[in-house]
Amino acid sequence: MGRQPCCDKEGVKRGPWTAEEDKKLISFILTHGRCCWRAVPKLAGLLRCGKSCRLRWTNYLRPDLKRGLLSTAEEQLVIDLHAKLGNRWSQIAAKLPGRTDNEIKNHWNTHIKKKLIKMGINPATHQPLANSKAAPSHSTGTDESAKSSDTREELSLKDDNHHREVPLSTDSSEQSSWPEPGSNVGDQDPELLVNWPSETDLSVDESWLGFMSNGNELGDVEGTSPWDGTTDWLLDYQDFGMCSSNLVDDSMFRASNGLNF
DNA sequence: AATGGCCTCAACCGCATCGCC
DNA sequence: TGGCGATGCGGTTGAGGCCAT
Repeated sequence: MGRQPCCDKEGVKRGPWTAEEDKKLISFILTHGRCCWRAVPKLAGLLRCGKSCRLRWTNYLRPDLKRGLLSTAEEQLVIDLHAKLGNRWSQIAAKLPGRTDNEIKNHWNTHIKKKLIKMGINPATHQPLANSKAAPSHSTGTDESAKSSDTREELSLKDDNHHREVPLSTDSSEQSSWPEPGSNVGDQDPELLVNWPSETDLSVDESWLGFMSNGNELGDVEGTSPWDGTTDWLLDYQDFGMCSSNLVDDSMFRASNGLNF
């Protein structure tokens, strides 16, 4: 991609991951759990740097990930949290079950930002654009949260179901309704999302552990499982309830799945 | 059907932070 | 306390897909 390699070692593969590489990585983490990422590629037989492995796991292979567009409730929560936290994507992601910082960051930049601008809201300051011109633009949002909450109350999120065809009108009547992209599991009270077990203790959250076995959650959000498509082999892991991740203690995971290693 | 432009998102880089010695 | 390595985080890039013409 036209950049210097992050790893100066020659022979380190870069670019999109293949199904075979995914398989090796998951197989390794299944067997050994998450250990030091530096050692993972060597031990797993991957020609990747540890950083790349970690990102691949965190952003794509983790079994607890939701896929698909963020729901209206999730978007509202992201906006709310962004007003408070600024561009601290990892902290924002921690409040949204099954979402990664990378995913939220991308969604913010490609969808939410545009919606806010369209509504006359400065996405950096969460203030009306007219006012924000005079105000210094920064994204820390520390002292903006109180004020921005007011604007957010009026800011009834609109979802351009088809995100390409966004009317440029800033008509207030349009702002008053943000049609659902199909009701889905994410349309729960944002408060519930905030209080999701990530903030408490996932390792003892049985409902979370349960989703792996019922297999419905991943596909719930009008999206696809991270393991669909060409990675059919991954279904094998889902079949026996693979759920090892940084969110779940590996030993517990192994125990819960009857794995003995 | 071809093509050019736009959009999305996976993956990258570089810096910050943390923990160990 | 400073150095060093490992990991985490946020910004950025670009390949590939989608849409309009």
